Amino acid sequence: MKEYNHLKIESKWQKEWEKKGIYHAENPTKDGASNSKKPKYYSLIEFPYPSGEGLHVGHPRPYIGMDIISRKRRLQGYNVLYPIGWDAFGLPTENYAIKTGKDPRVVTKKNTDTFRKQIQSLGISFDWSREINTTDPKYYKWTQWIFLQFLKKGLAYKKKMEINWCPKDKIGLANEEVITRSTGSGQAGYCERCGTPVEKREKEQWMLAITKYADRLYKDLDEVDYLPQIKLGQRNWIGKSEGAEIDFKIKDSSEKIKIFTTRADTIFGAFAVILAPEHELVQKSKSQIKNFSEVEKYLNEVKKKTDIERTSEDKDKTGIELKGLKAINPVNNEEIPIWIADFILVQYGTGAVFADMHDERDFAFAKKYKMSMRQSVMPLFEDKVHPWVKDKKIVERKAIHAVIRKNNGDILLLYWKGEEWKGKPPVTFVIGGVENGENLIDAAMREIREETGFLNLKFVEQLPISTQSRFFAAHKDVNRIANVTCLVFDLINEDRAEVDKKEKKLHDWKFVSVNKVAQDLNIEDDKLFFNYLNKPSTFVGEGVLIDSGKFTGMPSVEARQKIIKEVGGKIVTKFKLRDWVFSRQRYWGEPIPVIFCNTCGTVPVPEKDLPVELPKVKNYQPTDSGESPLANIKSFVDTRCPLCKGKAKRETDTMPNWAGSSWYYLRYVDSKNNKAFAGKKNLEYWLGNDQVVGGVNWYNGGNEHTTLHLLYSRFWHKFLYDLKLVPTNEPYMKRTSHGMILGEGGVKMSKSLGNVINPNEIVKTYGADTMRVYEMFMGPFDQSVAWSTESIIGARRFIEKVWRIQAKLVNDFERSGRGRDPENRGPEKLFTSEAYINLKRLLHKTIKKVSEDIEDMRFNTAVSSMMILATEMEKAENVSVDDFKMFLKILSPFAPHVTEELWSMLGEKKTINLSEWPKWEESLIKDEEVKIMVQINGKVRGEIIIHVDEQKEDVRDKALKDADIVKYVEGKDIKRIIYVKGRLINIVL
RNA sequence: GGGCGAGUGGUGUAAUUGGUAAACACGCCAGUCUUAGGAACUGGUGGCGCAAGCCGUGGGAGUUCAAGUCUCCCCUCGCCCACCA
Repeated sequence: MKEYNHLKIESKWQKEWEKKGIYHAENPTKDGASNSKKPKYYSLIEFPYPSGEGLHVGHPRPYIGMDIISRKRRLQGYNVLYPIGWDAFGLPTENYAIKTGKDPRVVTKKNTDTFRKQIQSLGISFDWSREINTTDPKYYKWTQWIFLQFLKKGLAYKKKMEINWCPKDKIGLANEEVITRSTGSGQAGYCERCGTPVEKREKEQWMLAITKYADRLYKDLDEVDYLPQIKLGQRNWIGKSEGAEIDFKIKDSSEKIKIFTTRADTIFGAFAVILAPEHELVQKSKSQIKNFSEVEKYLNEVKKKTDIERTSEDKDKTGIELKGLKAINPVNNEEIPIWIADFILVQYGTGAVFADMHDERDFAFAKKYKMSMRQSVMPLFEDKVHPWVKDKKIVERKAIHAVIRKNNGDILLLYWKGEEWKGKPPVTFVIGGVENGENLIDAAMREIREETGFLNLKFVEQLPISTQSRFFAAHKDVNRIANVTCLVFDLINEDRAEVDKKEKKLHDWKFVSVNKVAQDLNIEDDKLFFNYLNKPSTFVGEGVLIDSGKFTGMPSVEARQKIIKEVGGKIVTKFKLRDWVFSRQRYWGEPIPVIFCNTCGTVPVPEKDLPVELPKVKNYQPTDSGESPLANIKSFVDTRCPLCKGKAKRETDTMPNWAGSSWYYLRYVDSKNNKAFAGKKNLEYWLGNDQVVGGVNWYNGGNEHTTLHLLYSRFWHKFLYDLKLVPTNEPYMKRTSHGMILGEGGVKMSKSLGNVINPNEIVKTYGADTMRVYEMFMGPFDQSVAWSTESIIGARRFIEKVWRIQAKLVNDFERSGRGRDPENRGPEKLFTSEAYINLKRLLHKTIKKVSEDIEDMRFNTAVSSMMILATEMEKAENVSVDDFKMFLKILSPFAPHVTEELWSMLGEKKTINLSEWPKWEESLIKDEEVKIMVQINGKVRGEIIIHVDEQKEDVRDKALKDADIVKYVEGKDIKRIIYVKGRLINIVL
């Protein structure tokens, strides 16, 4: 037997495959039909950003994963497109250029060459003939072209925007270049490179109106097969919320305030209208605002803060009342104050809200400025026990206090103050003594202090955890509910006589456990009930209205509709999603193809003049005024207006890095086309004709790209679909994510930490096949795993084991029809032997498992099952060639080189990569005899072998006869027997 | 603060979805082979116990004949989002 030499084998087959082009996807013929009559399959990975750090072992994991899918599809008879390219515009290269003065083109060329070489050594079945690069003018010509289509349709527009500005570097910063640090008063942003605090600056920016597509981007998620968490991420980002716009009149003024709310049912509790500081009303009503000078001071303070400061979590909400202005609540004509506050965002909704105590932010704000609040909604409590209580219950205020008293150390009693009910439980009762902003516990504590003189009262949650646990252990019955609100009296240092006196006073009150209150009221959800009692102010769920005039008692959902109607509000849908800032004052990006002419205005560059090539510059630093370095290149800026031929200037902003990656999957289908971004026939073939879904069959990428990149490319795709330039509504049918590979020890792999593992090192010592198998085996594909060079040897041993099996091979007599094996281990013997049959069974089980696991990306368990098979084959005296070949086929997507070598050594002339995926035989998978567990009272006491189809009674008899079992059962009654078919039998004594 | 996910041997992890916990692999121990070392192969390897056996999936309760898996409470970690009315 030849020795396994991965170096020779791998480079040999990589050359051979490239020479024969077996991974080249076939485009359709001119009439649009498939060349090969095979169905198409388009599998996609996120194309890499070729950084100067080079490839590390984390990069290839997703490529290998999709490679396995793609290779399996080829064996299943698909015409597979599995392409790769470079997302090469990017900040690191640009910053490197600023620092060193090196041309990013040169750097990028070098980096992509390195990456390509590294990736090619792994034997991934990419179609390299379609390689693309976003920085190639032939590519970005079409990125610019698509931008012009946006411009034509009015979806690209210019707007003054605030950007992050580093005053030292004189450069606009992308959000990812701003680092946030905590300061005394919240958080602030700093320049990533020089640490200077970031300032705000207004700049005219190109915008793309993605909000026009918000609704469709949201709705169409129903149609695609993305992992649930990915859909959720998309939905959260788009942030759809249905609500109403309601006008509040202003007293003694013709002005109105339009507010947005999703909870119109809480309007009876409105105690103020709060505006964003930028709200137009502030300036419009200048003359009526009595404290305008103070207001102005406040506005200036707000203006100074950056967005980060303004929205940081630990920051106090601030605001100021607009004195002299009153808003009129349209539902009851109440006059309420108007405030401005920095936590109201001008860009969301209408930039104005009414405040109610059920909103946590409003509540906190009102508490801080000591505004008076009123409750308007409360939860409903269901009474299912008492037939006379038909409706859900409204619990009003009368008096429920929860108190815990000490008794030999701790006592536990929950206090209910109020009249005891007799017979029927009261349907309503009222919580008393709860003042503005005070919760039930505070109120109870205060009252008890006042009445009894107990000063050392504690809320159970204020005790150390260990004490709490002991406490609840001693009072198991109340544990479940009482742990939220128990009060503890600390009597340790008190005079005994004094305590007795106080306790007597306390006993004059009525003590009832809260469980009992809930129980007596038949309140089902006693936890909700209790939480509500505890903190009525911040109850935010759907409930029923209270103190709301004719709406009192109405469920909030119903009331919401009616109130909106009553006050003439308009039902609207709002989105969090904001338009996409589509320009940067930076060098390394696609120039935005627009010309400014003094007579004609903003003029798009004619399509025939595309691409607008990125000119060479000497200095990559933006200008002192913050324009892109292109602004210094006279030959670029100065041009002629395409319309009037007069003197004009070019736009010097460039596109953001997301631009090129928003449509790259379209270019792959026709990467050399110079008449269109891709030909129609190819698009229809590769994306499919199904307008509803269609698109790339399977797209796998990183978690970090499942919101923005995915959303942006869906947006572009839908736009192109509307222009009838792509055949499908959605770009990707199916999307999954992979987990990262971390450095040894579980930290991120990075050059600065010095824990980067270069895949080439691994390929050199262990081979690409070993590395591929290991990366798939190391853990679940969608989870992060720490790299371990120590463990990789296991994958190598597996490959070597497979290699050694060739020494065991014999022809399968029945299938080959050839004569006797000369070496007296005759084929008949092999064919009939039990070992042979068992091995064949195992093979078919493995085929099934691997086939199914690949579809779910459970590569780790697929590898594990093949390891078991390899071990069994190696142990066997003989292995049938045909069986071994089947094994090679299912292993080939994981380890393409070694399987190809073994395949050809067995005399096969055609590549294993285009053979066919084996099918498992159902009859060989079903076991006839199975081992089942015998349990006594749920504990395993023995095992027996039965025939699968045996009846419960027979299995029982067999089990009871078993020697291990007899001793347990003897002299005892059998109460019950549970038989789980083919698994276990449980005898309950 | 919100959302999502996770916690299982010394390590990476598996568990047919409520049915033998730890498959597979790394490591470790012993053996075979070898001049030696390594590689490879074979066997062993959750804890306590001489043993029968008992305990064991972050902690605590519960449902069940049966819980890693379901329910409730608590703790810890990771990711994403972050004042979205």
